[in-house]
Amino acid sequence: MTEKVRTRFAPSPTGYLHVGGARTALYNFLYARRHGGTFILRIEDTDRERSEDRFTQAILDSLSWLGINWDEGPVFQSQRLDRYREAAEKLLASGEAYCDEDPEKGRAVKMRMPRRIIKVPDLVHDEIEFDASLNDDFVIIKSDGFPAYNFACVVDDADLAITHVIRGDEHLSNMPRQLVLYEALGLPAPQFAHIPMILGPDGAKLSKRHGATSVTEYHDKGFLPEALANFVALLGWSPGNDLEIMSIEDMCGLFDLSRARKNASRFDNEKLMWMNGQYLMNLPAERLAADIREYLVRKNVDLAGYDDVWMTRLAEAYRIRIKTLDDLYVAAAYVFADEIEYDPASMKKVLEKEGVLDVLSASRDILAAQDDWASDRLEERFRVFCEETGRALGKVAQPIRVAVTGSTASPPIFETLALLGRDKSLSRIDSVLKRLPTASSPE
RNA sequence: GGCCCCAUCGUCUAGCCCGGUCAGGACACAGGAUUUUCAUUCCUGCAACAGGGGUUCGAAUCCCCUUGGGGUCACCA
Repeated sequence: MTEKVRTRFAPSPTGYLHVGGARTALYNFLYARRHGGTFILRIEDTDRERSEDRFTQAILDSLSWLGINWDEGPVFQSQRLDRYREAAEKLLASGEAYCDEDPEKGRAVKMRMPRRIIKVPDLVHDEIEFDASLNDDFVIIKSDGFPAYNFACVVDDADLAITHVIRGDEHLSNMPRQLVLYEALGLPAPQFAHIPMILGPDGAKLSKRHGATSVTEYHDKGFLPEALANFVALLGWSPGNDLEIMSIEDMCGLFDLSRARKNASRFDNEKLMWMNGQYLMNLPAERLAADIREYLVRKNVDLAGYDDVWMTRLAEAYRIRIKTLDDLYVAAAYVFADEIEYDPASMKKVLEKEGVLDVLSASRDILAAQDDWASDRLEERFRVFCEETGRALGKVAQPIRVAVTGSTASPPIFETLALLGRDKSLSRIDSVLKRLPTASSPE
């Protein structure tokens, strides 16, 4: 018979959700979805010292943000103490576990490790052999009455009827202990799939010194959840063809543990950036506009006076030019600023040039005379101006661009002017005009 | 160090299980085209089977060894 698939993600609330944890959660989620199963969230809060409610909340938030939704739970281990005690009693009674008195730590319950070879079946590694006699007896109930990891994990996975445990390679060495517990408790063991770890760009275990490692940080830096989920999913798995951009829904239909790789992969920020850019380019305009608004508000940008229509235009103007929402925050800062900063190099390259004063003041007059500030009206007018004066559009656009944005790069100039609005555009050109004669006066 | 895992371009990977295509795609990088700037887009290029033994007519693919990388050795999970 084929039992109904049940998977779980079991983080401990001692920190934020790590990108590696996010991938583990995602794989468990995808595997359950793919097989019409159930995905369960369990919080392993048995370390009373380090567990914090705010981390539990942060992990829940990160999972939700990524679109990884759980069907059951969260189940808290701290609320199942009776169950662990009961299971421990059973092992104590059978003699497979015993009480261990430590003068300093107090009384704990330890499990006896048998002296034999233990074969560990694994969906990605096939079968691995461990010599259990190399392991010491291990604690199952700590002296504070809380269960130790391996014990709580086994009892819970059995109670929750988990069928597939998908977790990182770092847990491989726990397998002998866990298998011994399943056997002693008379519980059926689930199937295991140990997936390779995610390393930093330098091949060392991904850690804080590599920069951002938590989902929260990527959120803060303006990455989209779709892109991050898509990216981490591809670290250790691929659908087999050349498909790379996939929504979670797509992956739900494609994910397959038999296609999981065995070797560790490195976290390549460059590719994540590219992928985020791809999502930014293809997001529905309204959704992107909403995301941008949310991001800018989070950055304390005053958005009073900017409606959704305007925000959507901003989104359209910038989506192909940015890799993250933060890029937009930086690139479009001039829009919201009262006083803009002029990049010295841009000033020198464009404004402090022979004849620019004439072009700019002529442009200023044209703009001042324009009532219709729509970008294509502005463009029509300037095309005529260029035609009449025999100038290339670029020669006219660049001085204006630097004058109103402070730099040489921006969306198409007329769209930029339209976004900026008549007042800001004109006053910025005026102020540049005022300081220009001194700057470019003939020596 | 003991035990365990792993090994294709710089990176993510397809191909491996069921040996036989110029070892394919993507990121990055380098050229070029388009373009009012930036970017996008489109071409082109660069670049890998860790090494050594086997097995075989034939090995990236199967086996062994070496080397290299990683994980783990807690009353942390």
